[in-house]
Amino acid sequence: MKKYSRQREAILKVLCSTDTHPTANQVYDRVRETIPNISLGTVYRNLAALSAAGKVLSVSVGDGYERFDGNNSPHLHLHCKLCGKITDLPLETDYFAETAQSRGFTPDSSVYIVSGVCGECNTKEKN
Amino acid sequence: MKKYSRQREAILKVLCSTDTHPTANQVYDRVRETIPNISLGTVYRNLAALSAAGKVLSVSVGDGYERFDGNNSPHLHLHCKLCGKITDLPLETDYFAETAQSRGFTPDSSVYIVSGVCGECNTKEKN
DNA sequence: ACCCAAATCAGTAATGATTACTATTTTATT
DNA sequence: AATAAAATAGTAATCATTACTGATTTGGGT
Repeated sequence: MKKYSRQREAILKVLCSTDTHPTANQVYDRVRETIPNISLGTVYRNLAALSAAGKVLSVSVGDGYERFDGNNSPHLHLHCKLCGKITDLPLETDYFAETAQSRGFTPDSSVYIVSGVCGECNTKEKN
Repeated sequence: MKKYSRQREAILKVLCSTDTHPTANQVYDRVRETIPNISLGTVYRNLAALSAAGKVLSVSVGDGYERFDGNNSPHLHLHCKLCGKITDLPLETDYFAETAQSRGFTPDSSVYIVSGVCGECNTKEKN
């Protein structure tokens, strides 16, 4: 993160303009619309850098892919095991991080996931 | 999970008798003390089955390994990015799951992770 | 107890997401 | 414009996890 690159900016832009928690490959596809010959390795490298810099969140719901999230205000992830969708639920404050801090821990990022069945899939199931 | 197997029971026992959030390979090593010729594939298959059955939690802190947790009362994971340790912080109630439920979502498991620097590493850093 | 079908297993091979490598290009500073 | 550090494209390698196969184990019915 010492020098500017339009590749990194494009990647960040993709993540900040969606709430779909894309995988590295999905980010790759989106960025290629702007920079057709960007390399997948570049996407991975920058996702790792952005994540380490705290500009982006890395979320794993256990489906074999790492997912990325440009939303940096505290929120809860609702992960539907049927349709795979991840929806965000904003939180007033990051209470858990505050609790951690009061215990001598220095927090720098939080990931909260509740897995189950979403409302939409719930109604479908009944039929 | 239709038939009993001592391999699965041994795997569950390992997970219920530790709070170190072991990887599949670490579980494999521990179980081999009891069942020396158990196969790594068997460990993976049963971890997936136990996780799907809700008897075990699957936790991913983004270090390239899936980790497993036999603790099934609600708790927060404090993940230290320096030493890699994951410590548990018990929660009175699973408030987020309850919130999700009140929004029409049917929760069945929750994973909460706060990443940062643990108290121990904090004091080491100062020196 | 024995039989049988379904479930599970051990062992090994295959998969595929992610990382590493290298020669080239870009960035920012002087 | 010259330079050095940083980043990139493209490709090869890694390795955690999954899939496959033939043998073994489990549990229900007789």
